[in-house]
Amino acid sequence: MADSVQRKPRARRAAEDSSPRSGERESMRDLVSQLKRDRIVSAAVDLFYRQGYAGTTLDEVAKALGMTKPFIYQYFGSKNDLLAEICSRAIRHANDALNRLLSQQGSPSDKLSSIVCEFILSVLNNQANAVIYSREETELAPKDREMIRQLRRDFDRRVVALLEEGIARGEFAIADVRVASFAIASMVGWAPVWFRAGGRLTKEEAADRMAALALSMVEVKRAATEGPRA
Amino acid sequence: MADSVQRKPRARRAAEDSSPRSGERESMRDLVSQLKRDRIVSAAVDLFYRQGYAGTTLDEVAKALGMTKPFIYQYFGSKNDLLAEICSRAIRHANDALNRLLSQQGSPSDKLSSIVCEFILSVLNNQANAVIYSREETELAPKDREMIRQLRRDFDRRVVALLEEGIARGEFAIADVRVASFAIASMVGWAPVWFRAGGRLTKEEAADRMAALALSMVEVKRAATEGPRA
DNA sequence: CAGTTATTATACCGACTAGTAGATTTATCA
DNA sequence: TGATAAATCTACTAGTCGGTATAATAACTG
Repeated sequence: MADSVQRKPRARRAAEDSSPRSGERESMRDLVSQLKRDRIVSAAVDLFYRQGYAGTTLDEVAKALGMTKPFIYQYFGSKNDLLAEICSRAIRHANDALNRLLSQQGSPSDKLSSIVCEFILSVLNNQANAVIYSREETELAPKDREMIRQLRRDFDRRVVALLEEGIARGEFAIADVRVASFAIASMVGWAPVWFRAGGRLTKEEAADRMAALALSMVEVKRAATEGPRA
Repeated sequence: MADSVQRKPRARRAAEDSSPRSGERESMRDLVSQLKRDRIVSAAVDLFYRQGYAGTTLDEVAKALGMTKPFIYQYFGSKNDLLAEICSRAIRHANDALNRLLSQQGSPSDKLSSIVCEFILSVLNNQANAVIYSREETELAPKDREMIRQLRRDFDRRVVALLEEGIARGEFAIADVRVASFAIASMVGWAPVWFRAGGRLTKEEAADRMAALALSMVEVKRAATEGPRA
C-alpha cells in the first residue's frame, strides 16, 4: 500500500537550464528515459496480453527485457502504474483515431464508413493494448475506469448523432438508433477476437468490409436487381 | 501444484444400493451436495465477475457464503476446478441454445433471425458466466480452452452455411460471407458490454432488435418508399 | 444415549511476489 | 585519472493466498 509516488528519473525542465550543452544533455537523458519506458511498456503489453495482468510477475517483465525488477521501479511507481500507462495509451490511440476522422467532411454514409474503418484499424493496430484494457478493467483504479467509460459514451454519442443526421437526410432507415449504434460498436470492439494477422485478409481489407456491412445495416433499402459485390 | 483430485462427497451410485430407504438417503445427499456446489459456483461467479479470477481469493468466496475455505475444498479440488466448472456451464448454456434452434424449420431469414435472437438471450441470461469465460480464457487449462474455440468455430460454420443457403435462394446478398458471420458473432458476443438490465429495453427486446439489424445487414435490398419501422 | 460417520472450522505451511534498502557497477566530467 | 553521480543489481522483507492436517461439531443410527 505504498503511496504511488511517481518515480521518474530526476531529469526535468531541460529547457530551463542555462547552459546550452547541459540542455542538450538533459533532453538526451529524457529521450533515453522515454525509450526505456517504452521498452518496459512494450514487454509488459506482450506478457499481460498473453498471461493476464495478475498472471504476470514483474520479474518476468524484467527478464523479458534482460533486466531486473528494480529497473522497472526506476521508471514506474508500481505494477498498477504500468497497467494504467498501457491502458491510457490504448485510450490515446482511440482518441487519435476519433480526432482524425472528426475533421472529415462528407455525407453521413461516408462518415459512418470511415468512422468504422478507422476505429477497427486503430483497434487492430493496438490489439494487445485494447484487449488488455477491456480484460483488466477491474484491476484499474476507479479514475482510470471512468476514463474508458467516457470514451465509449463519446463514441456512442457521435455514432447516434451521425445516424440521426443520416435519417434526417433520408440516407438511413433505422428502427432503433441506439441499438444500431451498439451493433456498430460491437463490430469494432469484437474485431480483435476474430481477426488473425497473416490470414486471408489484411487489416485494411477486414476494416473495409466490416465498414461496408455496417453501412448496409443502416442504409435505406433501394431497388436492386443484384446485391452489392465488393 | 497438487494433483487435482476430484474431491466430491463419498456419496455415489445411489441406485445400486439395496435398501430403498437408504437409496432415498443417498439421493437426498446427492441433492444436498449439488445444492451446495451450486451455491459455491454462484458466489464464485458473482465475485469473479466483479473482481476477476485472480483478484478473488477463495476466502472471499467462502465468506460470501458464510462459510470457510475448507468447505469449498470439500466440493472442488482447486480454485481452477471452480473456474472450469463456471466456464463449462457457460458452454453448456450456449450449446443448449444452439440445439434448441437447430430443430427449427423456416427460411434462411427466419433461421438467422432466431439464431441471433436465441444466442443473444442466452448470453444475456448468463452474462456473468459469459464474461468470466471470455475474460479468463488465459487462466484455463488448454483442454478447456480448446472447447470454447470449438464452440465458436461451430457457431461461425453454421452461420456461414446459413448465409450461403440464403444467397443460393436469393434471399441474401453478401460480399464476404465470412466477414458477415464475424459481424453477426460480434453482435452476440458484445451484447453483455452494452446491455444494462433495467434499462430502456428488456433482454427480449434487445435481442429482437439486434436480430433485425443482423438481418437487414445481409438481406437483398428491395425497393422501399419508407424504411422499416419496428 | 453411545458410537459412528459426515461435515465444517481452526490454524497452519509453503510458495510466491510486490516492493525496497543497500551494495555495485557504469557513465560523467573536472 | 580520480571524484562524483546515476543506473542497475543482489538480496531481502513483509504480506498474501492456495492448499491441508487436524480438531471440533453436528447428524445419523441402533
